[in-house]
Amino acid sequence: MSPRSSKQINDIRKQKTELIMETALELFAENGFHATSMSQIAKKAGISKGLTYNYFESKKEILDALIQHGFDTIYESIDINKDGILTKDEFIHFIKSNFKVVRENLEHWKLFFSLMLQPKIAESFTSEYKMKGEPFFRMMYGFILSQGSKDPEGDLMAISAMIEGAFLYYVAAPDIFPTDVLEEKVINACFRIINNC
Amino acid sequence: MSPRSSKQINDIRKQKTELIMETALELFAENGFHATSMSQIAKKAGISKGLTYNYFESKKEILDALIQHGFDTIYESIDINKDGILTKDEFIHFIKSNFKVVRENLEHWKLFFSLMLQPKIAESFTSEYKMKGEPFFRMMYGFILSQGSKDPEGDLMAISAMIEGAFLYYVAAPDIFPTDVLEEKVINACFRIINNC
Amino acid sequence: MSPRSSKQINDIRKQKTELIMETALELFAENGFHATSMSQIAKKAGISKGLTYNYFESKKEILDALIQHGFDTIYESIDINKDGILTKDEFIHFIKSNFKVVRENLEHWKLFFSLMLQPKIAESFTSEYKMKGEPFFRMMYGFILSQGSKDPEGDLMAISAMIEGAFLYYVAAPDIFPTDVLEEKVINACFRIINNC
Amino acid sequence: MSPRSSKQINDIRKQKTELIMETALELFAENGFHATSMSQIAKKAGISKGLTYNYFESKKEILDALIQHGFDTIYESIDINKDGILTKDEFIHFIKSNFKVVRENLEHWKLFFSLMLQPKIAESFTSEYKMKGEPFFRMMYGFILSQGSKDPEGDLMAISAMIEGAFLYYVAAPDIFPTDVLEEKVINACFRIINNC
DNA sequence: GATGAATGAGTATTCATTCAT
DNA sequence: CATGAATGAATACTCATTCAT
Repeated sequence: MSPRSSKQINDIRKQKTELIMETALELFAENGFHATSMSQIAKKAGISKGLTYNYFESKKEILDALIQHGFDTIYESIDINKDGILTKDEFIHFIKSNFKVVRENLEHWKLFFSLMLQPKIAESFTSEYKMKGEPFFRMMYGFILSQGSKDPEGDLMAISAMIEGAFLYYVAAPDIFPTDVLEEKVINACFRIINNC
Repeated sequence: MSPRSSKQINDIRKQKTELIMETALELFAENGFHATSMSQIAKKAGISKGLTYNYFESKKEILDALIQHGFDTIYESIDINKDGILTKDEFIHFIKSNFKVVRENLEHWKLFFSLMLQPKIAESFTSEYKMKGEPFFRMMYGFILSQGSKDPEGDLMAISAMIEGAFLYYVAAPDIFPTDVLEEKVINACFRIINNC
Repeated sequence: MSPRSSKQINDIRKQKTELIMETALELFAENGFHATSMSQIAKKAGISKGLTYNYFESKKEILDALIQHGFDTIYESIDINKDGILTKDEFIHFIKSNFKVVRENLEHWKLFFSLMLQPKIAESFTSEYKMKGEPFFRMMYGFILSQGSKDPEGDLMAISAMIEGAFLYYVAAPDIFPTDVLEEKVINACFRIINNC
Repeated sequence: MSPRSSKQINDIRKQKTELIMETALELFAENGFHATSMSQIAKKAGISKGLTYNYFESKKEILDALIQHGFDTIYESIDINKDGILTKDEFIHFIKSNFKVVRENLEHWKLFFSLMLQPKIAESFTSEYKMKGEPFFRMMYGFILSQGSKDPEGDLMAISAMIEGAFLYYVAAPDIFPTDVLEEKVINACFRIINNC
């Protein structure tokens, strides 16, 4: 009767896909993958149960899409300086942008931590997570080296743990330490770790 | 009257209770609370579904028992020096014993991290976790102060994050960094953070 | 938008709701609430177990719906003469219509008697039953009074017991006395009780 | 070790059997056969679950024993005047003793009414109930005849319904009419029904 | 594209019954 | 006689998924 142009259809598809993913992310992050039902997602998104399957083949596929989307927004939004060594200011900016990304994607991070703790949910997640994280380690390692660290591997471990731990505080216990102070202190501590004295 | 002696019965109950809890812990840690069914627990434990309810009133009660047991083994096995300030060696020992406890109770820690990420599963867990963790923060804070730190609050944050992050690596990604090296480097970094230079 | 018209859906829902209620009523009346399983209801209704929960949130809710429906069909189908005293013919008609209602709703009555005997099944039933029965007692009492009874309270008791007893025969032992004769004799006896001689 | 005499054993068996039956009767009457579990019975009786099966082969057998015991206490405690016609006083005494039996065995009656309404629970109950009730009908019929009733069958129906209805009030709604008054009025009404005027 | 009725396998839990002691 | 640990089938209920419209 009133044929929709293929652009209109594409718009609708894109918008609905995003709606479903956003809703699912909120619920997965809040309650976990298994404790979230397709009905809940549909209800919260204000659409019918059936429609969800028009966009995703299964609940698992929503999760997979979220994982991909998470990797995209999280890792690719950070400008990895691919070729060279960071200056001190660049390093600080790098760490800060990491914190910013986490702060702005708390639900994604929460989901990611859950998936790391329960690898069975999404078998491929862990390996991809490690792969995507590689450049970060490399970049930090390069910086640490450039700062004349006597134990670059060791410093990388300590700093990585500290940052990862800070992120965990962000998503799981944000009320223990004020997040902005925590960020500042962590960055500060990085240099004290590197500049062994 | 009773055909089995009361000791026999107590032994059986204790042994079965432990069997169920151990099995449940493995599965909860591996797959999560919601993804673990009572059938799985019973099957893996080699008992009937019905018997499980002879020992625990519900799946949730198994979890609660595991939480309590976890708190007991984890926190009470660490010798908290209640009255005084730690020496440097005592501090090292304290951190090491923490690492040891995590290493020896990986599944409990995995479960605990999961519960922190999805507080709805066990409403009371988060608050109890924070309460039980208080003395640790206090002890570390005391040590940091005693070492003449110029920013004890900040150092506490950085160190706490680093340790928490190291624990997270232990339970979620033990193959990224060798655990014993990680431990050593973290302890080492603590002092570099505190002894600002 | 919606592929099935809203009328179609309403029709389906109404029809299925009635199907489930009718089936449940038969089984509840025949075997009792607790002895009837949701599987039985679904099987006898020719639908899946799951569908039942698309229409009723629980087994108890089916019972509650049946109770309400029972009250509606039973009590509101009897024309209660609200304002005045009944003539003799009106009283006879009133009693007859009561018998008719019972005869035509045997299963509802059977269920109601069961619920009166086991009040725990539906806590609110007993009180509602008494409330709904009040006008009947009042109307009968008014008639008894108008007939010059010397002991209206006593007559009301005797007549009520007789009618209730007749209903019990109807639903629980319909083969002991032929129902139409029983009705006639009971009505007849009412007058002999009232017109003390 | 300490051999019990067979008399002692018999005493114990008798006493335990009665304990189980009494307990079961209370629960069956209160909550119904299906809503009562063997565990509940054992717990309330203060014995182990297993012991119950030492005395009864199944839950159903407890019910059967209760039915038999009920028939014994209820029907055989009433002295049925087998050979002759009752005088008026004897009839009054007969009805009164019936009421007394019901009043003193409310739980049995409650159970019996439930069984009449749900014959599937105990298939043989209904027929036995009718058989045992036969002499009562015959005796009442004889009395009604002897009083010169013009419609003895009809009077029997009305009176039977009234008495049955009174019993129903006793067990299911004892607070609607005061039981002793109800009894008196029912007996009174019997004569007004018989002595048609 | 969108709906929601429908399914069936799965989940936590209960319970009559058995049996070693 | 007595216990209570143990079983397995059954129960109420949930949920991912399908499909006619």
